[in-house]
Amino acid sequence: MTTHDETPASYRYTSELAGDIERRWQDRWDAEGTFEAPNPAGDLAAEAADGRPLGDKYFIMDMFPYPSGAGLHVGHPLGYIATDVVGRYRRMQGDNVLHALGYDAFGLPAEIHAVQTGEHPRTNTLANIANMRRQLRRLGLAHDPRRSFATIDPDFVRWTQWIFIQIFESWYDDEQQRARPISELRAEYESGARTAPDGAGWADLEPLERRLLIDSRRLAYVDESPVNWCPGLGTVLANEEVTAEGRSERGNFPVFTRNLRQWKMRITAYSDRLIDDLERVDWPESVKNMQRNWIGRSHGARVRFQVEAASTSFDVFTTRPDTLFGATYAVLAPEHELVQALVTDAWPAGTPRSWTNGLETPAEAVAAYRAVAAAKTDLERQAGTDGSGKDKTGVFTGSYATNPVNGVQIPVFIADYVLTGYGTGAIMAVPGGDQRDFEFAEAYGLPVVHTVQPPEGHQGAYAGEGPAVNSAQTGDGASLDVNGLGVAEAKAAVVAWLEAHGAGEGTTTYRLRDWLFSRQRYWGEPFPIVYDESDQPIAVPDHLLPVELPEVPDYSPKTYEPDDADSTPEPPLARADDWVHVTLDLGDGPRPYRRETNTMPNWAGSSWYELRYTDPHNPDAVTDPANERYWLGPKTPGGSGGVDLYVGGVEHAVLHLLYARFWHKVLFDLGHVSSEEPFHRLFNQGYIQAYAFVDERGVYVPADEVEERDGGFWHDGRPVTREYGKMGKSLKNVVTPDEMYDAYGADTFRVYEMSMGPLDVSRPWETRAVVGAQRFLQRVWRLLVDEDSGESLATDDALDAETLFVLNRTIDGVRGDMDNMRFNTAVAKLIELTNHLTKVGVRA
RNA sequence: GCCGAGUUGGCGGAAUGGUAGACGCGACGGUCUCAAAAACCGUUGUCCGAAAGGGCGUGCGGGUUCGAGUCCCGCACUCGGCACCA
Repeated sequence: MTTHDETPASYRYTSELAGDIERRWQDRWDAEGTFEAPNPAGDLAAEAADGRPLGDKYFIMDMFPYPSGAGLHVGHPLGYIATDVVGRYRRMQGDNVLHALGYDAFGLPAEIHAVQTGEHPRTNTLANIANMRRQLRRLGLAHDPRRSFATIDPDFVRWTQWIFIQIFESWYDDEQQRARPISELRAEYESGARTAPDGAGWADLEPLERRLLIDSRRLAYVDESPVNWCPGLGTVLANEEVTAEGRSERGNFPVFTRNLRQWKMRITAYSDRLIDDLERVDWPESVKNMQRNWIGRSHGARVRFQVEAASTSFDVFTTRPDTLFGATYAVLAPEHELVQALVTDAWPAGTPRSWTNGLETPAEAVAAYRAVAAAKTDLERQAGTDGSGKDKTGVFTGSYATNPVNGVQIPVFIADYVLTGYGTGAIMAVPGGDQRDFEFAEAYGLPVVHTVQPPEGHQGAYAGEGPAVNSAQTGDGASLDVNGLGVAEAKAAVVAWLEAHGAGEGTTTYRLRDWLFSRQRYWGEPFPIVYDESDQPIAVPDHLLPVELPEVPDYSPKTYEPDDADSTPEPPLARADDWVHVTLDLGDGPRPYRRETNTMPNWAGSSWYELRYTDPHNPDAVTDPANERYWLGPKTPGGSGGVDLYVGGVEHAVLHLLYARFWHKVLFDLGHVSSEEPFHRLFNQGYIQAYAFVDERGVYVPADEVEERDGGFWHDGRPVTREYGKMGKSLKNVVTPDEMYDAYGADTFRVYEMSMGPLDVSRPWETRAVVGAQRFLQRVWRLLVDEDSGESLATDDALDAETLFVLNRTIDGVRGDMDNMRFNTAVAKLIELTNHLTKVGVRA
């Protein structure tokens, strides 16, 4: 024990004494490797200390942090403390616990810092990691330090790139519902077992055509199609990174839809499995719902509408094929590829004035409408959208299509309330059953036919349940009559009829789009891709990995005025000429190649890092299969497998968690992992928030200088108003763990955070309440240690019956609380036990 | 509009359908001290009452039950997600 003043009570449990105790143990844990978890195979392989086999495993993960320069505030460690408590508890129960913490270290803040200072982002990032390690070490977490890594480590980047190549070199087999190596697809084409979509045989194709055919099937592919272009950030963004308002999640800049050549990942191939396998994991229902919602599966039918005059047809998607008899017009998205073909030379006789927008010909009217629609940003196109209310606009194409069930000629419009990216980009409009169609029909004088009997007195569109009406064919050869059937039966009957008559089929569509995977940034993983003279992508061979970032004079992409929609992406790597142009021997002699100059998005490293914890130094593989099976494999036959407990914030519900599941499933399909899901149990922690205070001028004042009296809040003698929100420098309300270590010690801080309330609920930080946790630990200390002499007071005396009862009740209660992550009530029960012991006295 | 979560003292929060408010903060009273702080002990849902004691109490309105914070129906409000998604 460190020396203390020989004053009375010199062994009181103060912050200084707590700090001495904590540091001494932290040093010992490091020296003895107390929390190192042995692996079944590889460099971390070892038998348990006493020679027994490894035993049951328990793999715990936190959502790893971005190493911010601002360091930690007291909100950050909340989840880390909780997982640490679980890990220590499981370890005491005899489990082999894997718990470590890495760093998600690529990212925009380091790049911005580099642009401002000229310092390489790696330098700054590594310094930030060192600082966070220091802050977290003082917290006393029971981690295996050998398993920590950062996503920017060349060794980690190597495997991120290797996984990218695995995805690039595979395709999705719809029949088998799994990814397979691209070599097997090539073999199927070569053998004739499979032909190109246009029916061409492999032998008929030129070499370049063969490559294009293969490339079009890859799970990672280059595609020119509409993407989210953000001039303010100078980069493109994934759909998941764009807010509902059509702005960038980071920076809140406007986002424009532009056709650009970009890398994508075919996550849509996994839509069904990503939804269905949610049944197999132990996640909060709210997060499962968010993922289901994001993937947006809806069952319905594809229905073909013939346009005889133009000798063509278009498909619509509908979730309500039962209402087909009520389809009184059709609408294509303004961008639909068939629009030009449907535009007639002149308005048909009797075309209402309101359908033409006052223009002389359909061509003029359609061109004008499309021009207006194209000029709108996503934001403007959705403006005023609150579920209803926006006036529907559109224009007639001049063409009529045939309703396949009743032969009625219905007018075909274009209108921007039909979206090009969803379904087939075309709808059959049923004003009797759809509010949007009803509004459009009202505006353009189109007929409304109800096909479901609405309740008495119902006005407008009716989308509810009820018997079908007005839904029978008439005349010779009538073969479809669903009148009287309920919605579900009518749907089935109409779909069956469509399929029998070649006019459509049951189908499913999804809201999910393929994952836009390239970014025009410096501080990310380079793609392990080069282009040859024909400009087609080729994977860099494994032995040349990792492809490392070049030194560049300027770390930022070219950014533009946020509203400059016509600007073009320009990544910083494109300026590194010596790096871009390389000569490689890829098996056919040295040839010139051009490197891909985009980098991967931030989500790449976090999409697979759970695997690396299991075998962090493996030079030959992402992880040894034996280690993966032990730590992540299914615990029961048919189980999903995955991390036993994953704790983090709910903000990653559809970003990180969806991407990580997708990559894990690809690796499963390709035989690299035995688990189908990366994270078996997910727990969302709440946030620690904080009060902030503004004076009359609207300026934030330091929160720790505000006093509360007379029912108000005062700073420097002047009234201030209280706000509630995040902890941050700008709000002058940051409290750091370091302050808590100094004032109370890490254990008091940990007890306080665990006792504040349920882990999954957000709540305000209150520094003045921390003292309660310290008083509790002081009481425990005083029960066991003489504050004057430092002598132990622990005895072997038998407990009285009441104490034994309280003790057993506590053990039982705390055990239940641990299993349910109810740390606040566990602490309360321990305080009750302590209070009981204080009252009866255990001193000899 | 749709989906999900929630609403309990001054505050954070406890309560397998069975004594509402565990535990903690704060507040009030006391011990110690020249004094203060810290620490320790006690009181603390609210109203009436000197007290004993009693009335009222878990967002609002109904219901089930011997018994409802908890279960059911309806409503209001708060937070989160999605949204011209056919």
